[in-house]
Amino acid sequence: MHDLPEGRTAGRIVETEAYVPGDASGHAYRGQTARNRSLFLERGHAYVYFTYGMWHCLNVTSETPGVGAGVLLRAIEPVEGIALMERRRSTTRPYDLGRGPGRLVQALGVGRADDGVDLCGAGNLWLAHGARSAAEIGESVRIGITRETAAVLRFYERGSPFVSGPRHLRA
DNA sequence: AAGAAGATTCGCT
DNA sequence: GCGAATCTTCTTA
Repeated sequence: MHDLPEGRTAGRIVETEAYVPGDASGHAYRGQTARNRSLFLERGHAYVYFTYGMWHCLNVTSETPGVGAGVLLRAIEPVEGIALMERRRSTTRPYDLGRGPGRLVQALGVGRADDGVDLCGAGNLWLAHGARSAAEIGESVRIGITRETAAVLRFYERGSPFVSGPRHLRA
């Protein structure tokens, strides 16, 4: 969830990808830099990075300090503040609001200002416990990477229209 | 010091 | 389907 003066936005996470230690496709693979330093924080912190000159992506760190690993949030199902998300994303189609890592971040209004914050603490941006999905959790290879493509490290809610990727990766 | 590729998305053809 | 937008880091000269 994300609280801002303009309102609260919240979504249910329906798709993630893991980037584990020693993963050649991970940003932490070549060591710590100014850009990825927050990826090396204690688990539960936000790592926000800018990619392709256009979009931000949001990760949650998943290891002890200094390791450098995390989980990329790839898609959310909008739950609260939908009107605000529609304004930020310039679309009213529900499945276009949070389907994709760049879209999700824009819908929630997350930016580089949120890089490194504690998602389990008392900030504007945090992870909340919600109702557990009744749907099955699917597994697949990760999307959009060119190294370590065989690793099955993507997890998603089966059959959800809010999950990104081609149809056979949503079933 | 300069060029290329990357955990992406959008608009036009 | 292809190219644009344009940041960070790695590779090569």
